[in-house]
This record gives sequence, C-alpha cells and structure tokens, in this order.
Amino acid sequence: MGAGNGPGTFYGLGSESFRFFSTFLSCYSFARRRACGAILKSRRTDMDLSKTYIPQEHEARLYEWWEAQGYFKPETLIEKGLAAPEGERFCITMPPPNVTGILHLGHGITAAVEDLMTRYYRMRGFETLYLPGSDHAGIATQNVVERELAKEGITRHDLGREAFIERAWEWKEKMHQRITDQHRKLGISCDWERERFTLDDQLSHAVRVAFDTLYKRDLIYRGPYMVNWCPRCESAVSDLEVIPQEHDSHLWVIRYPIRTAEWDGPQHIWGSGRWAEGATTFIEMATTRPETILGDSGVAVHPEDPRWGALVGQTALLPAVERVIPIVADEAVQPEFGTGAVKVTPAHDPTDYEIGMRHNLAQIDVMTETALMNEAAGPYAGMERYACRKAIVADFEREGLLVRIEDYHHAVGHCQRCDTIIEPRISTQWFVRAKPLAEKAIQVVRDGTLEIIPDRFEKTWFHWMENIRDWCISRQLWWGHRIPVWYCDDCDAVWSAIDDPTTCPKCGSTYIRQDEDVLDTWFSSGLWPFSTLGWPDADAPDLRRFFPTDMRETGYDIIFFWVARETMLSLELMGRAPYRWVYLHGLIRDQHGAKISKSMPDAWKYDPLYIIEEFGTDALRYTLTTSSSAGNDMNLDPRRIEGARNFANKLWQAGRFILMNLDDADLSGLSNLTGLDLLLEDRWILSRLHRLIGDVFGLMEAHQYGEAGRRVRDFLWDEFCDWYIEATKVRLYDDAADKAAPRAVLLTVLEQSLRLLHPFMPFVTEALWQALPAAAKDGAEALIIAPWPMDVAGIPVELFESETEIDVEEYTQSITEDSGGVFAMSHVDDPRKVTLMEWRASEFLWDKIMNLITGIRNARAEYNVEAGKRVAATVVAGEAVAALAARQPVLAFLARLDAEQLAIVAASEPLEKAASVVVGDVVAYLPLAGLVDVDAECARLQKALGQLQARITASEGRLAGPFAEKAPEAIVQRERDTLAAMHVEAEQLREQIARLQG
RNA sequence: GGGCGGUUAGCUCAGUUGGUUAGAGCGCCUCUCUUACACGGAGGAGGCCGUAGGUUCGAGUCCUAUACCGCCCA
Repeated sequence: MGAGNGPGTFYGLGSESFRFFSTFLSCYSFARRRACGAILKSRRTDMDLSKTYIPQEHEARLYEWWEAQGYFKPETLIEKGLAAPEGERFCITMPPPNVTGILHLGHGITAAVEDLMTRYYRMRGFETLYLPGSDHAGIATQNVVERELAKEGITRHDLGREAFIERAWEWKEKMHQRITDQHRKLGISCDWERERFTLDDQLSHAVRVAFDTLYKRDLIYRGPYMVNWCPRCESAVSDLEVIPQEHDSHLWVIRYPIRTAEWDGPQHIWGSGRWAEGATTFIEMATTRPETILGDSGVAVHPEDPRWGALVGQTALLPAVERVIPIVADEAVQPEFGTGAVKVTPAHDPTDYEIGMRHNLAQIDVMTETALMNEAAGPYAGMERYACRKAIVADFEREGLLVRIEDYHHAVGHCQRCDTIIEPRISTQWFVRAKPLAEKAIQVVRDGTLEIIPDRFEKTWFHWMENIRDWCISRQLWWGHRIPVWYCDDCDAVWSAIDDPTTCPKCGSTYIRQDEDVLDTWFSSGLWPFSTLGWPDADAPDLRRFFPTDMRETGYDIIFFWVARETMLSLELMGRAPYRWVYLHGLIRDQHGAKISKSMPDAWKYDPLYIIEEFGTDALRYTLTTSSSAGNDMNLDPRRIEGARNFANKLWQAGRFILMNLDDADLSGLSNLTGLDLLLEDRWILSRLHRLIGDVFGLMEAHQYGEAGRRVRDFLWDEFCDWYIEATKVRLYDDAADKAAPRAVLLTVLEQSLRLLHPFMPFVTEALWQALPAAAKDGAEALIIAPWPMDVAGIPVELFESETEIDVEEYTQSITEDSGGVFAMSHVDDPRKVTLMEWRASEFLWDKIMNLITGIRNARAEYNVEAGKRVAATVVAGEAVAALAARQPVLAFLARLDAEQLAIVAASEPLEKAASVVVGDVVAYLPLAGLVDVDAECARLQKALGQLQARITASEGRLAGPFAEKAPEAIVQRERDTLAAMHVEAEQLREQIARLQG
C-alpha cells in the first residue's frame, strides 16, 4: 500500500472488486505527488466492480477505514483544513441508549437521521462532532439484572448492594459492547473516543454538582408526599413513568354505618354477619379499590349535595377496623359520580390526599413496600392487596354492607418498566421544584431560541410545561447515582456535598450517613448535552467549543422524559438552552401499524441486524430516512427496504457502466466542463443537476431530509440512469464519436450525486466514489469528507436563479438560425450566466425529445411492433428542426428507429399509412407497413384529441372568467402559453385525423 | 374531558409560501434476459386526495363542522 490510507491496510479481502480498490488507492496516494496516467490505465484493465452491489464486501472495511483515518473526529477536519478552527461547527449528542438490551428500529432511525445530519454538516465544512454514549438506565437495568438473578433463584437482597452493583456492571459491559457493535454496523460517524456513559466518573461528578447547585438554590427539596409507588420495583417513580391502561373492573358500592344516638358501634365481631346490626343510617359510596377502605379516614360529599347535606359533621364507623371517621364537605367531590359520596383515603390516593390535607384527616398507610397489607389493616394484615380486596368484599357482603357491584371500565396506572399496578402512596422523597425551571423552558421556545421541529410539538411543550408538577427524583434502587446528601445522627443536620464528607459540618460528628437512594436516571441524562462535553469544568475545551450544541434529535415519545428535562436543567445550570433545534422523528411500527414487539411472530423481520444482513445498511438507512416526514409515525413496509436495496444496486450499475466506458480516457476536461463540446442532453443533465443541488440544499437547510433523499434518488434513477446514461450510449458506442464530453459529464454528475446521496447511503456511495478516477474528485481524499456540492462546473446554485428562466422562443430561434447549437445572448455580460441560461433552455428541447421518444415507444407498443425492430420515421419538427436534427442519432437510438430511415424535416406532407405521434407542434410519422389500421389509428388519435380538448375547454373557461383579471399576471400568462401550445397540438391531431379519414 | 396527528392508487407512503393534467415504491396487465443493471428495461391500467360546508379567480394544500383510526395529557 502506498501511504497506508486505504482499507486494504485493515482487511485482506480477496474479491476482485477489492483488488481494484486497493490498487486504485495506492495509485491515488501516489498520484498526489505526480501524474499516474500509466497506473490509471493498468487499473482499468484489471478492475471490475462486482456484478451486483454486495454490501458485506464494503461496509465493515469502509467503516474501519473511516474511523482509522480519524474522519469522525472534529480535530481531523481542522487538521485537513476542511473546517475553519473558529468557523461554524455542528454538534449533536447521541440520545444514549439504555444498556438494558439490544438495539431496535427506534435506535435505527435515531442513528440514521443523526448520522445523516452529521455527515451533511461535515461535508458542508462545519467542525462536526457526533458524540456517542449510553445510559445506565437505573430502574430498567436493575430490573433486567434482577430478572437474570431470578433465573439463578436469588434476589438482589441475597447478594447485597455491593455485589449486586458489580453484577449490574458486568451486564452493562456486555450490553454496551453489543450496542456499540450494532451502532458501528449502522455506520454512524460518531467520535468513539469521546464516548460517554452516564455513570462515568466525570459524569457522576456532574450529577453531584448539579444536585448540589439545585439543592443550594432551593430547587430540590425532600418531604413526605403522595408518590407513585411500584411495589415490584419497591421504589417511587415519577408521574411520567406511570402508564395508564384501560381495565375492565368493577365499581363496588358499599355503605358505612353512621354513628347515631341509637347505634354508636357494633355489638358483634367483624365477620359474624351481625357487625352492623342495629345501625339505622348509612352513607353509601362507590369505590374501585375496596382494599383501601382500611385506610379511610373520612367520607366526603359535595357541600351543595342535598342528598348528604344532613350528614356533614356527623361521624361514620369504618367497618372492619372500627375507626371513627368524619363526614366532610369538599368541593372536589363530583356529585354526579356514583352516589355523590366518596370515601377518603389520604395515604393511598392523590385526590384524597388533597381532601385529607384540607380537612386534617389522618394519613393511614395500610400497605407495605411490596403492597402487602400491613398491621394498620387489622384483620387483613399480611394479605396481598388483591387478595385483601376479595376478602374484604366478601366480608362486606356478609355484613350487609355491600350494596351492589357494577361493571366499570377505567384506567389504572402501571409501572412503565415492569407493568405492575402502581400504588399511590405517601412516602418521603426528593423532588425538583419544576415550576421556575419550566418558565424558562417556555420562554426559550416562545422567543425562538429553541426551535422544535415539527413546530406543532411546541404546543404540546407549552401545555406540559404550564401544568408541570414537581419531579420526584429519588428512587429506592441500587443501580444509579446515589443521592449526594448526608445525615448526621448526632445533630440531625442534613446537607448536600459534591465530595464525600467524613464529618458533620455542623457538629463535627463522624456519625454521618449518606442517603440510601439513587437519582432518577433522567436526572443524569438531563445533563447530557453539557456533562458529555466536560461540564462542570467550565474550561473544558469541548464545552467551550461545542456548547450549546446544535441539535437534539430523538423520538417524540421522550420529549418530556428527556428533552424537557435537558432543557430545564441546562437553562438553570448553564444559563442557556442546550441546543438550537429539537428534531423529533416518528415511531416505527410494522407494516400494518402495529407496535413492534418481541412477541410478534414476524418480529425478526424488523430486527435491524437481520435487515442489514439481508439488504445492507444503506437500504435500511435510506428507508428509515425517506419513508416518512418529521414527527410522523412510519409503518415500515419491508418491501420499501427491498426497493432501497435495489436502488443501491442501480447506482452501483450506473457506476460500473461509467467506469467501463472510460477506457484510457483523457480526463483533463473534467475541470472545465463548459469548454467541452456539450450536446443537448449534456447541457440538460447538467442543468438538472444544478437544480437538484440547489433544491437539496434548500431542503436540507429546512430539515426536510426525507424529501431531499427522495429527490436525489429520483434524479439518479429517472433522469440520470433512464435518460442521460442511455443517451450517452450513442456516442460511447460509436468509435467515431467524440467521447470526451459524455465521459466528463457522466463522471461529474455521478460524482456530485454521490456526494448528495452520501448522508443517506454512506457505504455504497463511498465504495463507488473510491472507484472513480482521481481526476473526477476535485482533490478530495474520501467522500465522507468531500465538500458538499454548491455549484456545477463553477456555476453556483444560487447564481441569478430568478433571472435565468429562459425565454424558450428566443432560445429556439437562436439555434434554428444555425448558430452551431450555441446559444448567444449579447446583453448578458456574465459568461456563467449565459451558460446557465443555455442549460436551462436545453431542458425545453430535451423535454421535447423525451416526449417524442415516449410517444413513439407508446405507438410501437400499441401496434405491437417487435421490441427490437428498428423502424423508419419522419419527424416534422417545425422550428425545432435544427435542434432535433442535431440529436438525430439519440432519437433513433432511444426510440429504436432506423437511423438510415429517420428523416427530420421542418415541414412535410403527411405520410400515408403511417401512425402519427403528436408532441406539441412536432409530429413523428411511423410508416408501419401493414400494421396501421386506419380505424384503429383514428381511434387512437381521437382519444388523444378528446383528452386534449377537455383541457382546452377548461383552460379557455378559466381565461374567460375572473381568473384572467384576478390571478397574478405570470400565472395568467403561463395559462395562455399552455393554451396556445394545446391549440397547436390539437390542430396537429385534427390534421392527422382528417388525413386518415380523407 | 382537553390537545395533537392521520384519513391521498390494491398495499406502504410523499406532496411547506394555494397555481397547468395529484406523485413514488411495491403489486397488477402487455412486451423484453438489447454487451451497466431481471435487485433490470419499455409501455400501460389504476385516485370526485374521509364526508359536508366555507374562503378564493383557483383548494389535496387555508377555515369551520363531522365521521373513523391512532397518540399525548388530565
């Protein structure tokens, strides 16, 4: 190997395609110092791209090569002069995947979109950093590790905290390795040397500083409040971690006896069936959770409810535990629900908690941390909560206190991680005061500092932020960042510290202990955009250079979990928003819109690794980036992936074709395309490329990535492959023809298109690009760092765009007057502008030729002309005769006409017994001897005329109405032009019909 | 209950300042293994853009209402 900068340094692949590749690379590095024509020549004789594109032959080696070359690192871009040291930069931090398991398509689209952005900005010449990492995912990881332990028949308590954490680290190492491998397979160009993990020392330090800062600002507090308790995880969870699920359940209507003068308590024991004997007055109410009866400390009715007004102020006797509870009036009670009275269980229901606070009712916790009934539950102590429910309902029935049972459908909160039913419970926890943070987060979105794409999510953002509740951040787990708060056993001091203290700062006691709990995992990932860059070290170079970052790209499903928290924490700790844009992609579902889960029978079809194996990474990435638009879900149809695979191959074939047709070409003309003898189709494709580059740039800047990717594909397949490449065959297959122009244009268009497509399909584009001759690359050493196209042959995409819409007539005339095909406009002084106008004008004539060819092919098909048969034709071209005649061979080739018998004339008498193809004012006659049936031909033309006539009528109607006065002049003029053209074509059709009938 | 999104060809989806005849892939029909490509090529069929109103010279696109599907929040 030459300078050792080729993939061959890393892999010794023996395929033919690869041999060419390494040969070429060695040539390339050599060529940087001196001309290597001879080597280039020998290269082509033994080179051969594989017959089809085989992703496996390229992906791994290219990835390793890119990485080894340092292309993923911003430093490399500076060193190579591809980005300016203090110039524009682009930074995106990867949403850290959980170390719980393997990647799915959600991670796939995240990686694909983020890498697309990264590669785009890198090629744009920005100092670009895509920073990877992973998340310890506290509760989720702890759960999977516990499940692993369960297989061995042990619990985390058997192991103890330290040993358990060791096990969790082992798990993390294993999963992290797998996740990283998969990300590499996806081809993402992130800087692995900057990879972070939320439990890294530095990031853990950041968590402590963040906590300490917020605590000292009184934005973190601790206290006993109603929280969502997961009895399986034995931990509090935040509001967002509770997933409501619809359930078919019951409404139990029960009654409690009122203490009266006649009856002030039971004479018989609970369960005897005579407990309520003698009671005269009852208050009736409904509950969905009978087991919480045991924790009731009151009954509430609406103050204006006439049914129960008389009872307010009296007391009821709570069955089973015989607690005397007051009947209170509270606005929160909905009179229309159930009986209008509700039991109040302040320790087990958020609403009841509020009511209890207002009326000073006791908070009686009747359950343990694992949701067994505790001693406060009296006779039910020790029972599991749902067993207790059953038992207590039975007892109520026996005692005549169960009025009825109704069917009831309602939503019950489940733990996001383990699906256990959440038990609302009073518990002492740590909270972040969210309101002041949310106000700033609202502000930055309102004033446009932070832009959310698509913008409809801003509304969601505001709504959530405006109704935000304090964030419970403590978790009763072992895996995570331990809360940096210490308690002194001697003086009861409580304080937060960044470094572990050894003594109490107040009394000096050494009897201090750290809080047992850990922080919510989102607290640490909420620091991600700056902790990964070195914060809290304000002088960390990455922090200074890359913060605030530019993009947060993620699924909209975690906008609150993560994006909102990142933003709030960044605004509070850094004083500014963590990024400029939030780009939210949609969720991926299967082809029928069902959520993809491991339990689906065809889940394997949606495994990214399977897809990569089967279709290649590029196919997956192209599909994920172009199959939907921002914020919208995607029903991923495997057929689309197949289509993308086919596209990669199509591109490969185009590359093969071009390389095969270079021979020992002199490619010196590449740098000065406009100096070559460019024919109509050359100018056309260059014009199309010029437009494409401009459009794609606009789309990328507008974050319309999917549309950009589709445009490039459409251009490559429908214009470049189907028309341009086909058209060049006329010259490439003709030994007498000038091949320099088509070769140069083929190479230029392919090379520039590969750049545009690279962010979408990094591997096939790089592999192909590496195979192109150095002369076509404008000095770039790798496609991944090749500059983003902004011009074609020195004509910038933004040049005079509005002024260059060409007057077609002027152009056509200028070449009918035998100007040698050169378009001259004396009043335009900038030669680039003249060229561009000429290119634009060529679109008009080439369109005409394409339409003519399509029309002829259509007629051939209708007359069942043998596919390969060359037929004679006469084209009556009117004033386009010079332009068409100049491209006579292409017309003959693409329409399968007999070049010897193809006449292109300005005017002619209609041909007898010929099919006619009418395109505007041009008519092609195909004398299909013996095939043309007059009636059939008439019908064919009549059909075309009928369709055209309908459009003419519509157009005339439009122009006769208010349209002509009210619509903008340009639009009206266009309509007039169209109508005129349609009249011409209709006239031609009528003539043909008349000829046949006459 | 509040909010958001979707509803476009048989299927999966594009369609961003309203402007000629609404597009793609796959599938379907006819032909074609023509020396880049059958993971291909040529030709073709297929849509009153959920429904009803409205604004406008002009609506898939803007407004209102409504139906169905989905999501988020309470």
